[in-house]
Amino acid sequence: MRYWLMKSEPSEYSIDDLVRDGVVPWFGVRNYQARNFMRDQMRVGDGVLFYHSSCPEPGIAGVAEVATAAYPDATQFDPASKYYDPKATPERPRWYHVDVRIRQKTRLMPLAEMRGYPELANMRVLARGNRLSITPVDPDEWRFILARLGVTG
DNA sequence: GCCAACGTTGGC
DNA sequence: GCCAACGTTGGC
Repeated sequence: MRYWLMKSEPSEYSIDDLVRDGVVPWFGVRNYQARNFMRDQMRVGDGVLFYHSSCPEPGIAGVAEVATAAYPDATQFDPASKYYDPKATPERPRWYHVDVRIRQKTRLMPLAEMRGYPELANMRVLARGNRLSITPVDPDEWRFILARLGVTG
């Protein structure tokens, strides 16, 4: 069992959208490191911290889980999509993603609060200059955050 | 394979 | 809107 933090811009897709949809295909990732995390390391049932980025109140907004193994991102083949990749073909897909399922919306844990906890000081998402949209979360960090959010089990 | 230029991310 | 940081591209 692994744990992850996945960023989403709430103007594109928010925790409330995930509550409404239940499950969402995490399409549109165009970074090799993030793709490799999904394709090579994620397993069904892995824990996910749903993080709001590029917005007035960045921070953790809910808890979710990996719902499927990785599969090819359909938008890479669609010339009308902003995620279109002319170098990808159905025979040789370049981009993969998993589906993510809601567990629960939580109170927002703002970025500033996260930075205030020594227990989270090593989180990759807090590292200076970090731009990765998907980052691993240590089990201790996961447990600490869920406790601070009042999430049990 | 190097590396400068360019584009993107994302907090502030 | 600014700008630091970093990934990607492409000429050589």
